[in-house]
Amino acid sequence: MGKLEFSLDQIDYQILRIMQENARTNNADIARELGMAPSAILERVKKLEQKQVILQYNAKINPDALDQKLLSFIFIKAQDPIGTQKVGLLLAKIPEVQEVHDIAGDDGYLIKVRTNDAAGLVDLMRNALGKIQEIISTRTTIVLETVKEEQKLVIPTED
Amino acid sequence: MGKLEFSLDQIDYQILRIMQENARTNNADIARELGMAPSAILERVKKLEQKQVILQYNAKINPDALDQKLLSFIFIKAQDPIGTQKVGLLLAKIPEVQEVHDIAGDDGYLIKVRTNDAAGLVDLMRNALGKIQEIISTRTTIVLETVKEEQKLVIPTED
DNA sequence: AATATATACAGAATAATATTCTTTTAATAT
DNA sequence: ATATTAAAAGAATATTATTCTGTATATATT
Repeated sequence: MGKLEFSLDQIDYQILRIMQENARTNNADIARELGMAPSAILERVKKLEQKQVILQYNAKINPDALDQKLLSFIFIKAQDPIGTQKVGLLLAKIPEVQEVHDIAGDDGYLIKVRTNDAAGLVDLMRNALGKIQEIISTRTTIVLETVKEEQKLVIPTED
Repeated sequence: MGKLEFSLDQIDYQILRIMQENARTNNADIARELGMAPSAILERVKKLEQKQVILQYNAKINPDALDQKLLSFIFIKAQDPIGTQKVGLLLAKIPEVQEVHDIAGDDGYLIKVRTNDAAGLVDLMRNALGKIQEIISTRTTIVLETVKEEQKLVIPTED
């Protein structure tokens, strides 16, 4: 068969490690750090992008700077037609919703939402969520303080 | 007093919008897109970094490519000395733990964890979490499928 | 109002990088 | 053995980043 094949070597891992730390590290610097030619690194990076190992490069913006002070997680119980994720896709369309996960157990979703404040959250629930008929109930968890928030993956080492 | 002052204008927002889409967009391209000189854009980007509006640039790596197929959220009930977040800091040190949020309600944390598989999760709970004495109980939610996972913020428009 | 002071930006010059192409080497297949 | 492929070095050129200078505009000071 052959679904998706990655097959990364140690050099790829090192590139990923560097990119994960600072996605704007330039080619020449990566090359220097790994003791290789820039052209070789360029090829590898392009290949990593093509193979969808690197999905995208994003800037992490301070939510406070955009006055988005409230982070919440909401469990959503919904009656999706079996096997579909209609509700999930609708939820994903809401800009304030950063994550939508289909979770095991009581046929539901867990979503992560960022709003200006409590009023913004109420708004979102009333308007955006309110429009989705299939939603049966919700349970909201408010975040008081975030201690860590990264999406860095653990990259294997050679041993 | 004066905590942190941001104060961003429309041009800053546009830069953030571009950077949020692709953090490797180069200076010259941003300048072209906004119809400004590269030197002006460079100044602004540096200022955004200094002011901690842009916190970092990261590459989003495909978890599957690193064989990290299991995503879980774990609610952790813990008895932290009041006002401290000792447990939170200990949790944050675990590499597989991508997020640690101090949540309202039953003095607990919500963490987001990525492991290879169920065995990896069990391992982590037994070893890493097991070592933290203050943890009273945990409740784990397994993600079956992720519909959306971004950290893009909603950037204000001028109207 | 007149004069400083600071800020944002353009434009030009130069340093550094990206990108492309060619060649070599090594690994793998035939 | 002999192709074939993949990875990478190295060189040449196209693009960018970066620094510096000058100018306009706003903001403050007296």
